[in-house]
Amino acid sequence: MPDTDNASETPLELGSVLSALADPLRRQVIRELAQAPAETERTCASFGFPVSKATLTHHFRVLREAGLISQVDRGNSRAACLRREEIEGSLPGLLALLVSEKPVPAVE
Amino acid sequence: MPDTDNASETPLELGSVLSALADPLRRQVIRELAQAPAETERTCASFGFPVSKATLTHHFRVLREAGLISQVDRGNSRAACLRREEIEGSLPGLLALLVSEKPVPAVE
DNA sequence: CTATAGGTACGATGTACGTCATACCTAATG
DNA sequence: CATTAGGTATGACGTACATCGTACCTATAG
Repeated sequence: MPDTDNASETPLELGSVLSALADPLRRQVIRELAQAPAETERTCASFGFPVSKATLTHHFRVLREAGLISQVDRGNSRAACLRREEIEGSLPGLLALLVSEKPVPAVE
Repeated sequence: MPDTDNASETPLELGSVLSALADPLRRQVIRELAQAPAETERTCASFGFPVSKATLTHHFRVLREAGLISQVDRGNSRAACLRREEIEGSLPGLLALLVSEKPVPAVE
């Protein structure tokens, strides 16, 4: 497998994490990844958000820089996957909160 | 005791809560209240933040509107206290996260 | 080589947020 | 009543953020 690109090796600072999670779109990304099987990898586009590609890139960058996801370079595309261990390690219970709290009303 | 003023009876929506908690000053308020004995009540000024009174009011309003604190009107002043039950009820583990994660480097 | 698909980079724009100064309100103190 | 302390309301200002369009890059498909 292509070695996991952790991008900015942020040590999961609470402020950045909470800021990143303040946005409903980003929260849904994390929620879907958290609910997915295990080390599920998904492309940015696979979430089907009604925003431009540029906006998508922006949101995923925020998530990556907050240390919540890593993006594996697959040449043609880029797969995002949850950094479960790191998150659970420094912010235990966070993912559970996100998963349980919102089925998302409508991203629209 | 003067009956607790819950202000806006927000049902603790995740988005609002995370947005409120994205600010370090507000996070410290919650952290200090969470670490305090039990139903500790503190005035806004008692936290000694290096910001103007108007700014303080603003931050406490955000916390109140997010449903994280309630402010008891004491006539002369206003005491803020954590809404522990509500928080733990809908967002279990959140307070633990806040308390354990940051001793705050320096509010400056 | 020429598409085409998935992402990124670079402005640009409008809105939200943190901050402040100032003015005002309420209650206790003199 | 005047003063003082703790808060609130309003308006302003600068910055950060979400969003977009457009241009560009890389790899697969033809």
